[in-house]
Amino acid sequence: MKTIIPIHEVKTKTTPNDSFFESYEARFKALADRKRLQIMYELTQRGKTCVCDLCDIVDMAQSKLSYHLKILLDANLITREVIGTWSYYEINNSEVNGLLSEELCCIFRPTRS
Amino acid sequence: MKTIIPIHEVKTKTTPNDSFFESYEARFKALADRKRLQIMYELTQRGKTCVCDLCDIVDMAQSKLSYHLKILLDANLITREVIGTWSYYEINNSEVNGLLSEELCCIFRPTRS
DNA sequence: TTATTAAATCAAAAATATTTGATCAATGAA
DNA sequence: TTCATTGATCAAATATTTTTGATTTAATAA
Repeated sequence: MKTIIPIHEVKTKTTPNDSFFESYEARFKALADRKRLQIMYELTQRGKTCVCDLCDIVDMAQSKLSYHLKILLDANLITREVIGTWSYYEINNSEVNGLLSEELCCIFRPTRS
Repeated sequence: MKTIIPIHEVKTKTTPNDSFFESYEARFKALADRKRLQIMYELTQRGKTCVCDLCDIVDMAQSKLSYHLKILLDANLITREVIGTWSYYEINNSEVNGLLSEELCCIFRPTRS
């Protein structure tokens, strides 16, 4: 699986090359799904949340939720913390704020900290 | 006693429904392609540009470019002006600024006007 | 008129992404 | 130990997107 370069390191000094656009493509692809946007929304509202709770909240089969969480995680839009058998996911504030407008604040991105 | 939610708070106090997420899905889908991001970048840099010029600039076959422009147009991220047989495309400033962060200014979104 | 150019659209093929159900690995409890 | 629970991963089936080359439409020039 491809590693996503953190958003603040990706900024261009010269004409962007293909890997520059590729890097943003990965982030926007992760956002380009209504189910993943709903996950982003719930994590924005609730803060750090356990997968088992999220399963009920977004009404999704476990393997399907896991698939979508992985896409958001690989895009660096959320982070994961494992405690015992539980996994907790949380919005990656700096990444999301660096990508989305202030108008989207409280919907998909948290308030600026 | 029922509490009336002030209109400017309705957006965040009400749980978004599927069509809300669907609407953002469409925008992010349009951005979720490196070729379309390159088109956005070039339009941001150059301003209103003719399809025939864009074809050379992004080095893309005409029908392919037309396909990608339609996706951006349908997502309301760019606008079109037809003059004779030429089509000129331009960034839709307000839409893009309402969606993307200020950090992306000058890359995919124009400076705030 | 005919020829040329710009650009949208179409249909088929190819490439990607998503869903589904099953399985697996790890943790903790009985 | 055995059992139950959490959640990641796998492979196959579906579904969706993208690419390609051909065709079409419209405008203009010869």
